[in-house]
Amino acid sequence: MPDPESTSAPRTARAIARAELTRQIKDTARSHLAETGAPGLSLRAVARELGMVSSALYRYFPSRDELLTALIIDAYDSVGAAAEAADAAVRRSDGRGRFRATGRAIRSWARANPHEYALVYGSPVPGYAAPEDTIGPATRAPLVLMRLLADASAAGRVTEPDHQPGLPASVRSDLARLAADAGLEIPPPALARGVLAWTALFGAVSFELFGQFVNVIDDTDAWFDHQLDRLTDLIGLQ
Amino acid sequence: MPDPESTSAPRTARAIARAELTRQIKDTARSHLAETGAPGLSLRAVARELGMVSSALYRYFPSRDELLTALIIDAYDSVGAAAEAADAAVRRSDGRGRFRATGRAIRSWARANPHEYALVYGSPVPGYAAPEDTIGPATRAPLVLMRLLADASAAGRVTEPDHQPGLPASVRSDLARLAADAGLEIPPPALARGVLAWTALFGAVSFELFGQFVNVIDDTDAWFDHQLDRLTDLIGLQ
DNA sequence: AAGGAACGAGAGCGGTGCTCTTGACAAGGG
DNA sequence: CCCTTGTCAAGAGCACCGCTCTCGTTCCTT
Repeated sequence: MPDPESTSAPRTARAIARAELTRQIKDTARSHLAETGAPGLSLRAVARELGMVSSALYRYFPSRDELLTALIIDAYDSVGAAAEAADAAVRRSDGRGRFRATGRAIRSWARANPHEYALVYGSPVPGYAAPEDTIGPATRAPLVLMRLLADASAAGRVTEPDHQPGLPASVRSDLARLAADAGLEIPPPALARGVLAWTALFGAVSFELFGQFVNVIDDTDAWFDHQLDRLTDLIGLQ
Repeated sequence: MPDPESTSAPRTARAIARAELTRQIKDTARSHLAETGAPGLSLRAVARELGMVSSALYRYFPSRDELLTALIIDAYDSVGAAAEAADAAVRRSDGRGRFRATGRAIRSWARANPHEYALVYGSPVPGYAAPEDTIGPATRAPLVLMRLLADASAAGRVTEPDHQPGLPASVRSDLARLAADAGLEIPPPALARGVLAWTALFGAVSFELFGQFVNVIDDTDAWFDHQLDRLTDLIGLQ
């Protein structure tokens, strides 16, 4: 159950103070996250910076994991918003431009917020199971991809490759369900290529951020753009 | 400087005992890693299981980070050996089969050793900088890819796409240096497609292991094989 | 105005990585 | 053969961690 003050406007002074302090705790935790990473996030350090005692934090977040969950949700929302904004800035019929803008936005966001990226797309925190609250925000960025795929295939602007290999039945049904869940019409082969490109996109960002490109690719900007073009080709976006 | 007993055979009983204990510590730490993950790896717990006191461990590893480094090197070696074995089991001229076998081997290794995979390909440990000892083992698996690319292009068994887009100059030189460092001859465009496929491969493994495919792809086996085929096509391997 | 809920402070528990000192013991040279 | 030298495990201790509990206080509701 979400905190009531997020849905209704807080009335009492106490509720206002609570909402404000909750925000301050998250902000401080986020800034600590940017410096020390998720494993090094310390409740005591956050409390210290806020001039309060560590036990007082437990009035606002029942555990360190719950605080992490809040940060995860914020991170998913943040990257989702970045993707949506980049996508919305491109003409709707320009599927190619939309995918490239979205890809670039995701990489930029990740480079600007590496620890938040690692928090949601990196190694899972052991012993921590993401609660259901996170799956909604988590789908926000992928939905951008799926919408542009749906738009492009509705307009007939997705070129199918010449010798199309058959999609395994189980994969086809997985992808059909995925599109149906989102209320979108995307032919499974096109969605398959989209998911592959999406996977490669995040693979590239992870490789870059996690140091696998050191001594391999120096000009990561040029490489990413080049790769993004190849992935757009692979999807068949015009 | 590496410990002397790893290069020369230990003579004295003391040196033998030291080598044995070092091995036991690493083994125990690895098994703890598989249960709690890297952030939860505790020197004290390892010492406890070995029936010794925590401070005694510092005779063998100067810090927790050094122990982690040893585990990282072992993990790189382990995945590299798995890739090499899978590659070697396929006829040398069968570039397509070699890439698929290598990809499957990497995924299998990752699924069997998820925490070790996360250790090397997941979020970096904050405040921990990988020392130079790790770069050698780290290149072992990618070298498998590069060797099969070199073999395939030497045999003229890499089909170039019809409308080849130009490679940015900086990327071209990065890739040329990469091949030259390995002492291999791979045309930059082919290597570019190889690195892209490699990136996508690890992106897929990371997505699967880190939970991004939950509620998206159910039949991950079929999906991975399908994707591996598309990546082999993308490289142009015959 | 009164009762109860929410709050911050503090002490404390068991855990962590790491340092330093101490005493036992083995290795090797005189 | 003895004795110096270096290695070793053990223990105490430091500063930190997440978390729990208690205790007054403050605020809100009835």
